[in-house]
Amino acid sequence: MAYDFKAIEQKWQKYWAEHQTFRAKQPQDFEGEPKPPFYVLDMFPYPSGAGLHVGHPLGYIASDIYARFKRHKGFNVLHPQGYDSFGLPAEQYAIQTGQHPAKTTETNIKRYREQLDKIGFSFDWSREVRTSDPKYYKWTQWIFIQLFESWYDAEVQKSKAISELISLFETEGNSKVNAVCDQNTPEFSASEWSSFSEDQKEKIILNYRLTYLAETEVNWCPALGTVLANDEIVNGVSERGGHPVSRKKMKQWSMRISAFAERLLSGLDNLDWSESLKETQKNWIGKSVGAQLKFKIQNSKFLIEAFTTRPDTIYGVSFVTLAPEHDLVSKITTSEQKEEVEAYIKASAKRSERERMADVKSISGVFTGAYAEHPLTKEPLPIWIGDYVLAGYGTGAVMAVPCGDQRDHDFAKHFNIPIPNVFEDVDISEEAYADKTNATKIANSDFLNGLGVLEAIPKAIEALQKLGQGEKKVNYRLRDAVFSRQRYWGEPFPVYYVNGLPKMIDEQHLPLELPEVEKYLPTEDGAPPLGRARDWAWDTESNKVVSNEKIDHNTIFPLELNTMPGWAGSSWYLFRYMEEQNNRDQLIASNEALKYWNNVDLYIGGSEHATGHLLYSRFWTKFLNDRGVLPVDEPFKKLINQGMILGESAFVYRWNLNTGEDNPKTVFVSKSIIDNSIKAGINLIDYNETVADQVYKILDGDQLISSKTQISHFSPLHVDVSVVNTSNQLDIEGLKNIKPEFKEAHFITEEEGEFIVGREVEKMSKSKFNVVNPDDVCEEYGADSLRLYEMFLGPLEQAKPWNTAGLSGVHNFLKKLWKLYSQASPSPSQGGESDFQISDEPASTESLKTLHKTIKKVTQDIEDFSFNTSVSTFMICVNELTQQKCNSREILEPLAVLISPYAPHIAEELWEGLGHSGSISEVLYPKFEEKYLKEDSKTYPISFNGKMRFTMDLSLDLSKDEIEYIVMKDERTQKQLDGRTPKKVIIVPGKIVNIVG
RNA sequence: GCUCGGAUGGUGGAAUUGGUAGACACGUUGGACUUAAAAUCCAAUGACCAUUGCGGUCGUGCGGGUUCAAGUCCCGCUCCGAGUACCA
Repeated sequence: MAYDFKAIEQKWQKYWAEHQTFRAKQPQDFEGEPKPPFYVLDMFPYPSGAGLHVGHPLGYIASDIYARFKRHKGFNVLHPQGYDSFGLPAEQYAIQTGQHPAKTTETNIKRYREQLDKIGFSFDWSREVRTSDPKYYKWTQWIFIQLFESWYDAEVQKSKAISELISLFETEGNSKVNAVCDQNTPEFSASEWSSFSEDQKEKIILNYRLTYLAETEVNWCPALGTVLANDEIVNGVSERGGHPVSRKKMKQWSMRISAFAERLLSGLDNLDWSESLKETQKNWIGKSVGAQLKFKIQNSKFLIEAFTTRPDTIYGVSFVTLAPEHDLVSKITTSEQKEEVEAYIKASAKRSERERMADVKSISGVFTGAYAEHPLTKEPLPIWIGDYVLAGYGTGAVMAVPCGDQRDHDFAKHFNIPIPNVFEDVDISEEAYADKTNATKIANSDFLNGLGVLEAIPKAIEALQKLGQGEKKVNYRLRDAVFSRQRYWGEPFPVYYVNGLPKMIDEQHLPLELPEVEKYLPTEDGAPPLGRARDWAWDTESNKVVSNEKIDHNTIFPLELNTMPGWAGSSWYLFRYMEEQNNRDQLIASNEALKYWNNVDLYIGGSEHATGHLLYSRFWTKFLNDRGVLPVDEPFKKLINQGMILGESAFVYRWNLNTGEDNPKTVFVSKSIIDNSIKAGINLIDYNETVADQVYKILDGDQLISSKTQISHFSPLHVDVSVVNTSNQLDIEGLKNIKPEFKEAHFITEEEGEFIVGREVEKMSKSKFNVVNPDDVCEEYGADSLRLYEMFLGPLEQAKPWNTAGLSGVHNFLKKLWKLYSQASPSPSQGGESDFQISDEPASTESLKTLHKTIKKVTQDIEDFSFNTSVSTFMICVNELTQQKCNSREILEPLAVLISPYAPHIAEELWEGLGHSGSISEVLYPKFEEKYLKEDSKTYPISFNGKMRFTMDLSLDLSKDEIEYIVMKDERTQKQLDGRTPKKVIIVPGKIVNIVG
């Protein structure tokens, strides 16, 4: 019987579902001692309308292999899946079509589930979560409230309840409290505190809460009436509609993640993540040690605060630069400079932050007319504004040291500002000297002269401290995270406003469900879409949502109109999976479950989440740990980033023929004709007779370009890869069917009538028509082939192009594997009982060697996440066993188990064929035995000056001297030496012989 | 710009601690089987030179270096990809 993958895969997918084979057990489900837990998680998908393409399952297949492997190793594996189902695309679609995002999301989820089910994953679907499900976001809202009710005690580096802070204020005021709070928080005593009104107190506390309201810069698009993601801005205008965008301040919820900066940084040391990813997070957090300086402003009460890592170069300061958005700009600009400054601010508001950071070539800035005072020399320092200084970065002010910083140097040179040199024997006329080597001595700096950086920094800080104008400071690049979105399709904030001050809805009334709106657009006056809801007010007496008309600011108050960002739901979902569906009403997850599962043992997902999701979920985990909700303070122990699978786009080339407006013609030319005529330097019509005939027929008397063929004569157009075969030939009729606009187009083909397309590797996306659907692959080759091929394609962590043609290789392998177990005769049709021809005789030593070699390599590979090489290893194994005509149970049973994490359907079928009942998934993994691999000789490469010339089989028992003797005696050695005496003979036993001379 | 990756035959890739570069596949070519095709099986396949055979030279993005020995280590570049704080 042939390998009938369709029947086999359907059969076992049904079996797994019916028997709940992959349902994880809770600790209380075990009669005796629970099995050790192992938690394997994928970054859950956003269910987009486009469905899955072959790139999406890559990580899921890898994690599935690992999860199945761990089951074979005796673990109670938790391998759940769910959906990050709030998000912008569903909302955009809703705006365009008027369909409720919940509805389209539901449809998309259904499709995702169908697609995922076909691939044979061992997911425990009984624990599915959806972030847009009110039962789920009830807890997202709950966490938000906990954050609101917490502050950060910097003394002990821990989040604590706000009530604790209030009692501190009541007893000792805030001067001794070492808490993370807003910069402008005033100092007060206990008695002052008690004299404050409730509103005043509330405002002060807001400065300490871990989530708080603050003015933040956003990308505002007046035409769309909404805030845009950087992603939605292309070349400075909105992607939708091409409207202008400018930055604007807006009151937003923020998360005080910066309080956790140090812990997020030091926590990395204990994580089993790739060094590069840790490095990325380290740089993102951006710890730097330096000094915070205060510059007095002449004729003004204001101070400019600036952070610097180089207080030792304080005497090199020749100006101060503020971000154009800096609060002080409007306050200090002189009337003469006002017009120019305002124009500059307006212009820079149009540039995105990313653009400003990336553009180092164009230097721009304006003098404010005001002067700061050098804290030590008391000399006036001109205050400039420049858009290379970012408002959200540090204090938004830079003490400019042009001799020591290249951007300051460029700025000073451009505006003719003096560049005082504070380095001994360093030429700074052309560029700044930014090296921090202690050997370079400071000069022209009064008491710092002759010191190296290391000595000068503390001395400079000391001097500034005495003046009250500076202190040592640790600065982090990590900024507080903006948490408001002006969108509809997200979690509503459980917040209403009394006198403009935020109040939390009581926990017991959660979830606060998303209201219905007529349109998903912002309101006419620029409020978020929730501003369109008719019932969006909170009745504090009956504790429910009521109509806006009832708002009386007495007992009924307006609700928050923003919603939460995508990362809210994804920051804690891993813990939700730990609890079973029926026990999720009262808690995030039960304490028993949280303690048993702890955190994720293996997390697989894309590296694009390196600084977003992976940092936010660490932050929330640490916070929830501080507040006693979670027993762990890191979410993901081990993390693997899978690389992107790229698509192979196909192009047809349109000949840019100028045949006049009344007779336009669409002509496509086969790629190889174009390439060959360019190469030959000839005109297309001189290519060959077939081509010439086709051209004359199409032109029908029209003029023809008479020059040599050039690539510029053609415009490439994407065509759908589904109408192109693996030999790059286009199905012309197929193309005309899916692209009716090409019905009348002409195609200049090769002699045999074939039309060749061009190929290029690009990101897989609908717009590039290069998407390959896993359903189609499962249909044609089966899920096991798809799984193996995705792994075989290359290293998990690397980006690699998809090429459907290669699938036949792994598919053939599965057929060979099948044959190994099931010989062709006698087939049932010929009267045979079973196809499986298994011998119970002991296996040959050769076969045992093959098997154990495979066990060793594959086990090692799984642990290293090197799945591509394990597929090769299986191929080699099956090739060898076929050669050996092995059909021994002793070999084939363990082989089926070995392969089952990779190709589970065929493995189940083979296991059944071997006479077992039940699933193979819990069968113990075969044990590797070294004794079968013992070698007594080695094929040594014999090289001369590092170049391998021939090989010799030598016993591994030989000593170095014996090897040298045998090798030197060999006539091939003598021939290579050609009479010369070797200078040196290097022998590494078991490895190599190298003769030098 | 900054940060983090990557580059090996016609293609995907292998070479895990510096030790036989190109495993395993795809593709291509030739052969067997077949009326034919498909399927299957066998053989060849880095480039160049030489060839009856033996063989030789070059070769892991580019330029240097360390070493008996470098795809692997060091220094300096080039090109490509990802992230860059409201895509998910």
